[in-house]
Amino acid sequence: MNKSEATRQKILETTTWLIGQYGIEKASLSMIANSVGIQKPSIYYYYSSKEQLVDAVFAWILEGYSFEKYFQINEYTKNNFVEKMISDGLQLLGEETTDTQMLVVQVLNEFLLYGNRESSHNKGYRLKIKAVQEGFIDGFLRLLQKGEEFGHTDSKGLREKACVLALTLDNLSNYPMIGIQLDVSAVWRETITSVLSKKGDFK
Amino acid sequence: MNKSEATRQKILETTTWLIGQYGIEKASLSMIANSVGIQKPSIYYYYSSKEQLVDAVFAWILEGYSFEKYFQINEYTKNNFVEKMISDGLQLLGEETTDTQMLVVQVLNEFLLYGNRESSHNKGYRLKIKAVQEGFIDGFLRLLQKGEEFGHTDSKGLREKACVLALTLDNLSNYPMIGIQLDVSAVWRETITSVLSKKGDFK
Amino acid sequence: MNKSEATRQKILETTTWLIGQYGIEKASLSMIANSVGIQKPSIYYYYSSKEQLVDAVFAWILEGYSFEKYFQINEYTKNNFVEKMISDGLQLLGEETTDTQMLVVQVLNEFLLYGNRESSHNKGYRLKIKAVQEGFIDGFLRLLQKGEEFGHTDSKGLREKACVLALTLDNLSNYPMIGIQLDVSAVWRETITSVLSKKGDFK
Amino acid sequence: MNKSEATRQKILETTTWLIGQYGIEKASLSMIANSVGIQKPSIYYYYSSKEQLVDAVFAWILEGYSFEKYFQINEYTKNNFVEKMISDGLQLLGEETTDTQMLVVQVLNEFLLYGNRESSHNKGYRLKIKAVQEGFIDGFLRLLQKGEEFGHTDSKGLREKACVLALTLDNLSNYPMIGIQLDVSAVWRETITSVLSKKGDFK
DNA sequence: TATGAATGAGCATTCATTCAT
DNA sequence: AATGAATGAATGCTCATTCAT
Repeated sequence: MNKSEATRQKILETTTWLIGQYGIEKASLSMIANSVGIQKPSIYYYYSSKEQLVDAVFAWILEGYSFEKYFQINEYTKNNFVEKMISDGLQLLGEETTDTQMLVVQVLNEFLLYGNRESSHNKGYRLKIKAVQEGFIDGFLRLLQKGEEFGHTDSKGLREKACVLALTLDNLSNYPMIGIQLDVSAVWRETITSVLSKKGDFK
Repeated sequence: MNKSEATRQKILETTTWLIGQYGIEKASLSMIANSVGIQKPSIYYYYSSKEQLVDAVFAWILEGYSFEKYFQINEYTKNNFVEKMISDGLQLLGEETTDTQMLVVQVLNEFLLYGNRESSHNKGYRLKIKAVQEGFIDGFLRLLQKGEEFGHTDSKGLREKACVLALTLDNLSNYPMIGIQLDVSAVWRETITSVLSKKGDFK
Repeated sequence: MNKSEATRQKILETTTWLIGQYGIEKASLSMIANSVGIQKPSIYYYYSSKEQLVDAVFAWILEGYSFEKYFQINEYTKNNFVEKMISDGLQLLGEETTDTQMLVVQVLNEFLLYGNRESSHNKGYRLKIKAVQEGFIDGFLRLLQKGEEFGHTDSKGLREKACVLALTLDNLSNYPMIGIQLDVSAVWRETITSVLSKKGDFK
Repeated sequence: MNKSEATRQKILETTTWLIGQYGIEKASLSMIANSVGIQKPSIYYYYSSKEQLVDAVFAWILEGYSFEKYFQINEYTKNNFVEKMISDGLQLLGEETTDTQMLVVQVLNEFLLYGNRESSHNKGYRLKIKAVQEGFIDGFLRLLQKGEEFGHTDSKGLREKACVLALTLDNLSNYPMIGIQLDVSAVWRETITSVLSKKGDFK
């Protein structure tokens, strides 16, 4: 990476960090320039406006955050099914919540709220986050269908079950933000167990 | 309500609405005054600073948002247990998501993020939201313990089950914000059914 | 004094105190009303504007601050002359500097500077303070003329000597404001002694 | 001086002038910017806050205002002693009071009062002015000690005499502010003569 | 005699942005 | 590739003042 690209990347990372700390609107170009160690107008050499810089941060944060990255359906077998669902989820959630994870969660939520606001010119934020979430729901649905084939669950209410899984995963990554200490591993395991339970007769 | 109190209330409601639309920091006193139909300094007659006004909005939003308001444990019997859990939850979630509910959810999340930011002097926001969420977890735990007495679930992993319920309820009210259309009723029913399932053998 | 007059007086005294603490412009009507224990518009019942209130404070502070109040020329005799000059001056200066004296000095200086400013509509402040100071110079001149008759000093440079006395007295009361600790009594005594010295042959 | 430094200096001088005319608090950044011929935010490019700008004005005004600048003790001899004290003092006082001198005196007094106020966060103003004044007292003391060696005065009450000289010099530069026309030269000469007079037998 | 409610003008400060260099 | 200098627009806030009651 040449020097120019390195500066561009440093601006991106610093901005992400500052958005996590101060929010999108309060993370000012002065702050960013200061943290990066350059002068304010220099940012405009790399990003034509704050809006574009913020867009770049969003794209950077979202890139690679997908169901497929954590759950590889074709690796699931009858034998490893339950345990692999648990461990794949825990991989996403992390054994313990790291600062980086907290940052990503905080920033994603910043964008989610920002994208819902009137002032935001880029409603794309919400749509893209929606797409990612729907990706998780669809992914879990496909996974559960496979699980049904394996006999790990019955066929009723599969979509709802997929939703429960996606919602719980989402919320488990959000809870540290509130400061609530959960046994993430236990809750996720319990969720899987509950959801797969064949007695769950949904009408 | 006299005229003065009406103005105070109008400022409060307008601010809530504007925070939902533009965020806490971008909801400026000019905007608020303009929307209310008064001049900017008049706001200071009712609230001594923007911070205090924002605090009042927070208190107003949070007031009455508690487990006990929606789930009356002592009304649960062996016979109505499952259906009452479902219906009490649905009462909180609402048959269909109203604009007001959307507003409350958006604003609560604004406060959650705002309270996490460095610049915010009022970390109390996060703590109070945390308390409410913990109230739901504790409430569901007590409810599940009663459920166990009734034989509706077994005693293992009660706390984790309570967490799943609280998380799901929280996320179900958050999802509309992303724009995902869920069969809220079905998902909540499925969650209850899954969680209560006796086969859930948590180790 | 009836209640109304008492309130009027309390406003006056409070304003004087606050001007001493915060300056004329920063002593706001809010602060004054707050300190007095009334509401802001109530001040207008007693004083038609802030300017008029400030004028009243000025008049109140200046009233009774004159040469004649401290130096009664007709009581001076050949025998008591020097010692009476010293003691009369010390009476004005005070044995030790009291808070009230500090307040008066600070406030007078506030008015002196305020009166010199462009923004001040009332240039009268400076003129009235000037009159008082000239009163002291003239007073000392008459006193020194009497002293010459008594043979305590010679006739040369009497006006200049009067000026030195007036200036020194003024400055001795101002110095505490700077925080310089002086043996006020000794300096004043020395000034009198120096000034009266017959050997001072002024050309 | 390049253009940038010229602007910085122009801001400094304009602010000094406006403080002299309107006081520290009423000399607003709008006024300053307007007078300089720039826009308000541009001031922030040179001074990070109004407080810092005001500090800079204070430092600029005080710089070079010291006893040593006007009285070079080592140049005093037995023969030139009295006349040099007179002429050095007159050099400080100026033959006639110029507008610049008036401005400096007014501004210094603005700072003295400002530094005494509760609201002022920078009590340093008073301390620095105090240091300068004490510098004059100490300087005159050293000078008088030299004068005693030369036989121009006796050893009694030297410190009090030094105070009289410092006070008088200070007040002579302050008097024009009140508008009193004095024969500055004559008064200063008389003060020196009086103070040096050997007959001044201070007990 | 006093005040609750309101306001126009002004304040210091911050911001994203521009542009010549 | 980067920046020094500058700015229009907006922010939260304070002020003296008004006026109906």
